[in-house]
Amino acid sequence: MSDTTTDAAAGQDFIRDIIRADIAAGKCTAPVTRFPPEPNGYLHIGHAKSICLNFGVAEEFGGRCHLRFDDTNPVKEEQEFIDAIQRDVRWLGFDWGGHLYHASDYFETLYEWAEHLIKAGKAYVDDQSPEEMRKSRGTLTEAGTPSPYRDRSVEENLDLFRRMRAGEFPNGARVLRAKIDMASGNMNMRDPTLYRILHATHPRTGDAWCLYPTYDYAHGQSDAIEGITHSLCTLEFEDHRPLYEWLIENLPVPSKPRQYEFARLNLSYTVLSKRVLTTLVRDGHVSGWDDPRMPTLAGLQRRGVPAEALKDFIKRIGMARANSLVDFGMFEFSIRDFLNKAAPRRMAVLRPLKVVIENWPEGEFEELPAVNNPEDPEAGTRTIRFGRELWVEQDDFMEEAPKKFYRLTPGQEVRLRYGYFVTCTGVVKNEAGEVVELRCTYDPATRGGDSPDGRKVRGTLHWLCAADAVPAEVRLYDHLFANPTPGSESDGDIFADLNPKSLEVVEALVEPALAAGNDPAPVQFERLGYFCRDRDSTPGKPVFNRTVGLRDTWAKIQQKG
RNA sequence: UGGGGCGUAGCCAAGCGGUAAGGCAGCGGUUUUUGGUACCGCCAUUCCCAGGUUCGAAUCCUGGCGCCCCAGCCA
Repeated sequence: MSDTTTDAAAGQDFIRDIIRADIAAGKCTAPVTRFPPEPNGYLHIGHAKSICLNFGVAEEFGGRCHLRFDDTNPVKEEQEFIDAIQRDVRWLGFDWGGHLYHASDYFETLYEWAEHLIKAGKAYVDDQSPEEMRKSRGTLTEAGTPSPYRDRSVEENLDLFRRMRAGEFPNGARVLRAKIDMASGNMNMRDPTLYRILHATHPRTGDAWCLYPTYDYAHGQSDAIEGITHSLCTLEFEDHRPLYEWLIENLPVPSKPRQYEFARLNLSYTVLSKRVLTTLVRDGHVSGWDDPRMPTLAGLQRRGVPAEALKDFIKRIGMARANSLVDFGMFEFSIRDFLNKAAPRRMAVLRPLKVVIENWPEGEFEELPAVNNPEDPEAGTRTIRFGRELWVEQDDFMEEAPKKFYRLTPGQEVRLRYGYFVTCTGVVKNEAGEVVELRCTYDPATRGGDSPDGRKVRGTLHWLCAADAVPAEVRLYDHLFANPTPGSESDGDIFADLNPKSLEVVEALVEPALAAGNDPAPVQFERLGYFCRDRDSTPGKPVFNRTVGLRDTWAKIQQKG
């Protein structure tokens, strides 16, 4: 009861505080929440914050969470998005049970309630053009002026509204407005539009309607119909709350939900604007909504980010009302933290350099055991082969090496992981003077990577047996944008900050075990990073995406010195 | 005096009148057959600023300053 440490461990934020208090006060027995995407694009990591909040809170307090499509604008919405959104929410591991809804399910009720408002003298049909309405709305510091149609009779309003529904008028000819206060300091209260004429085919209702409710009118009433107790949205809807409450108070709704706002997610090097994401896809800056560089859930999934890591990240960043910009490194931490325990280790060489072990007999091989995951004993071991010709990483050799360079350099002994200690004895170069091959000798007494005399080597390298190595395409991804706050230094031109090096494709070599299989399971390429098999893989040519690199202190040391 | 909101470390973020949690990043060290992981230590005498109330203020009051959102028939 008074165990405060347990409470703290359960995770606190102001939303959960409110729910806890509401339950204690008997306002509800358990929260009913909803995740209300508009199907006009793919879900992104910002939505993940909302999804985790809404579904998470429902789970924690024994309530439920609905998935509701806010499909009130047929001009922008598509079935493709409706399908993708459901896939993505499921991928995150959440389940809406039978509670899949659409604002369009309520169009008839919403319409009846609009007539209710008209009959109560609280809504009217306005014939002003969009431009006229904009002018008469006033400015942020000046009150608006009432529409000349504001005081139409109930009968005339009803007649007009019914004829709007019947399709008698073209798009934009008239709207239904709530009659509230044209002088309000809150622009949303200056007679907001409730319905507009849109002769458009809706993904679900087809051509049944040519009149569609606006977000403000549809959202809160949908909440009320579904018995939502806590309607959670982002900060920019804060100004809409008085309107949300006005509608709930003036309509015969079956329940009275309350709206609460939290700060949306901002991530460095990342853009979460739907407009920009849509443009990236449309203009071919990326290969699609699921391009591994995209911050979409589909993109992250293809990049190899586990849902668990994403949820861990959301938990770590917290939930508050202050605008913030989260360091992308925090996301990477969650990814590495999960994958370190989950991903089996394999060896892969991204930029191969041939090594010949001069004292190893030609044509002979030896089988050696290699640990699959030092963090997970259950993962067991596998067998790899050692031979006279091997591949190592070009970065692991320097002809003129600095003091702290623990890798291959003439005369220096290193360990080939799970193999032998080898010493570089010579270098072969081409006409251009580039190193194309290393000559080494090995110490037979160091089989498996241990020296019987206890001598230490500072460096341990990954490697591949040339006879076994399989070619693979490896896609090395970096931030899609080169600027931590895209557009901030280019006059708002976000696209000017696109990172030209966001994708580098290398022809690499991998362990033979990775050639087979088509599971997208994560893998760690030792000393390089976490990767996942891409769906572009073919039987003869696996393709891997780099999810995230390993923490690289050597790179840090190099940068400093 | 248009309305609304927010300011706690480089970045997130607890804190709710009793003497600044935690995480990320960073720095130093131990272990290590991944320059990975793990582990240990360091990292805010001060909470946007200035006054005030109080025995006591990041928390309450007053006045400033800064940042964000709002003038779609988008959501």
